[in-house]
Amino acid sequence: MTKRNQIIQTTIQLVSEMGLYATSMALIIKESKVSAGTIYHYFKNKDDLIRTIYDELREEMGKILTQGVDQDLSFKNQFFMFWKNLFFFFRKNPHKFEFIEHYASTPLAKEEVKVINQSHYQSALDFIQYGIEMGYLRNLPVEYIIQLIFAHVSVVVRMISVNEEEPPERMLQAYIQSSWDSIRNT
Amino acid sequence: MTKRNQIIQTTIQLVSEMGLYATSMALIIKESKVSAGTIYHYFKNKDDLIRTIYDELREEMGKILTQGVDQDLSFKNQFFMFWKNLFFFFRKNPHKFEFIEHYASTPLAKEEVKVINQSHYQSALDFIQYGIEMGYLRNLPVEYIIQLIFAHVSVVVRMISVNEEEPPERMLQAYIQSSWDSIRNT
Amino acid sequence: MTKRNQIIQTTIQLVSEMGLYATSMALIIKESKVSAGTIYHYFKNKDDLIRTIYDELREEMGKILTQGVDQDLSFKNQFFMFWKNLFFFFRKNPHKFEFIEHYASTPLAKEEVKVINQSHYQSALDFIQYGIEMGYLRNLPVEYIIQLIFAHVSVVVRMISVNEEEPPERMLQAYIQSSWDSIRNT
Amino acid sequence: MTKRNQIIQTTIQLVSEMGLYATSMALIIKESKVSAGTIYHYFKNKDDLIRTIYDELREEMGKILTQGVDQDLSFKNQFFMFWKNLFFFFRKNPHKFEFIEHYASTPLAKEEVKVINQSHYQSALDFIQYGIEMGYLRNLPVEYIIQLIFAHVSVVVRMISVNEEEPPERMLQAYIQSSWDSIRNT
DNA sequence: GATGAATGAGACTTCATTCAT
DNA sequence: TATGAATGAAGTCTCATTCAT
Repeated sequence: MTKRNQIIQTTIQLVSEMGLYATSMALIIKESKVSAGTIYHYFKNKDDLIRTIYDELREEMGKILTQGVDQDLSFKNQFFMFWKNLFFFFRKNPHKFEFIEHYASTPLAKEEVKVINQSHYQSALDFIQYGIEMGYLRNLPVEYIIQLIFAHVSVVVRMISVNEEEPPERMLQAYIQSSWDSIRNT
Repeated sequence: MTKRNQIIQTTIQLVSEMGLYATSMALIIKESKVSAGTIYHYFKNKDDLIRTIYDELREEMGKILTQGVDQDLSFKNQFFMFWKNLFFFFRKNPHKFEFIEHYASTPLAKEEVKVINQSHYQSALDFIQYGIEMGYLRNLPVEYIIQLIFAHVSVVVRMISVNEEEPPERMLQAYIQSSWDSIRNT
Repeated sequence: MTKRNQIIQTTIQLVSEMGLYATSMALIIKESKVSAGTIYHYFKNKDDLIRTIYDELREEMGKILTQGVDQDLSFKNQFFMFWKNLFFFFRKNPHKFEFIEHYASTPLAKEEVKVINQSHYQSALDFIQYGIEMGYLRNLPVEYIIQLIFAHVSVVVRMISVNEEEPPERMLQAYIQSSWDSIRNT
Repeated sequence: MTKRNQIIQTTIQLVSEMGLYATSMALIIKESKVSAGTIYHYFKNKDDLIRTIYDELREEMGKILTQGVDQDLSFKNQFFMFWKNLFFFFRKNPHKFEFIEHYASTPLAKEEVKVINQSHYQSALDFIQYGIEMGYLRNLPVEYIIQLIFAHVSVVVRMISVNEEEPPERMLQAYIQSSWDSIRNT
């Protein structure tokens, strides 16, 4: 594992456990077993480190989102696939999930939101846009729908995190259905 | 206005604008025109200050939630009232809304979530429980439904905050309907 | 018990337990159940409070020192009486003993040492001076002898404090003899 | 001279002159010409700094104590050597002497006393124990005898410090004799 | 006499960051 | 690339003290 990777993995874990604020550079240095100088060799400063991690996570999420989503499937089924991809990514990477949650509630996040929406999530945006135009989805702002889906997935992930058990498929279907019902056209 | 209130109002505003981390005690001292000692006279430390404000806001929200909700109304209409109460509380108190959002994403928040749910939000919990039992709502965890409603309101509030304009009644109804559709029995 | 006395007793106890430094005015206020204003009504400031207590303790010690010391006794027996008076005063008032020990090691103490020696301890000084002149004691500085006796008593008191049991009379005699042997003429 | 040493030397001097309490970190920073961060790089906090210095001084004292003490000398002469070693260490290092005096009267000191006695002072303890067993010294607690010797040396050092002049050899002998007489068997 | 809310200087400590090696 | 000693600004909090009631 490269030094750069040690730094990133350690930071994700620390931020997920303690929050952005409590994760000091000193702590990252100690836990990642890397010197201060090395961190500043790879990253301009703390903000840059955090932002870089966030960007890479967004990219990773963006890639995973579309996996196995077959355009031949019905719109609803494609939606279910998207939803599950996101859900299982968070379930398998709880630290990454929490990192993103912590980051999102930071003043740092505000500026970026829009810029990033247009890079890795173009396919998701297009999918929603297409759904609205075709009448599968309600005519509500694309941004609203996107945020809502994220919120639904997050609520489920967060709720389960506490109990630690994986929900039965039946329950999962119910949660996705709940999400689908909030945006599907009627 | 008492000193204690000056401190609280100033802190809410600063946190909502700059975040928990960037709101230093020094800044609170300066902006609230109160001495350091006075803050520590009323609050044990910064954590206590933040937590106390959060608790008081939760209590305030709890009280507002049930205003004008008539038990003679249909279940759905009662739900719409609840939703609007929460929504307009946030719209009228954007600083309080943002304070809560900032706080919620903090390690501090984790411990409390459940304790507090059971104090000021009993009526909300009862309402959801009743809805499930009567078949108005899906048989999903009460906690999930509660979190979902908050999430829906938050997404709408957050989205509008950016534009600053109040949405037309028609749009608002659409958002509430979206929220309702995600939990109502079918 | 007067407020002034409450303050003094509380302060003696706190200082003896936590030291001069750790005994803040806030702590005295809390423990003595007296308001800040009241303390500053009776004492000019913290230094004055501490110094006043110390002075009163010195006076108390000065009075106790000569109790039951009969001039008809042999010089050695008079010495034993003095020694025991001091010893039992400290044993019965461990907080006062510790207060004095804490105070003595303070920059505050330096200035006073000489001034005070000449007030409440004149009889002790005279006694030592007399002993030297009569050849009972070695021809060493009076100040040295005085300090040595205090040191001997303190060492015994401190050592016993740890074990909390009162030493048998036989042991006590041995300690006094040790003290006596260090100054008696040979 | 290393930074760590600059910090230690400066702290010893400041504490000896102003006491533990009045020696603020800010003052140490200023006088040692070292940054705040550097102090906290070498020491965990102020307590740790003070304690570390104290421990190192104890160790230094422990080493000096036995210098030039020849086992072929008579027990009494060995005692005189020990006494002089301690005395001249304090005379040559008045700041260290005063630092130790200040520290010893601190709540911090209480816990350690025993632990430390058993590390650097084993030879001294053995010496006293041996003296008791061989009948050179009175059958009194070893701890008492050790404390007494320290107390005697301290009283002399303290008394002289005020006058600043070195005492004539004749006087020094008299002080050591006084100390010896308080513990030697008769 | 007595209260305790209010003060603000200054205490200790942590922080992100730099730079000589 | 990598290290970690060194920096000093800025953070949180405690302190002795005052004063209107």
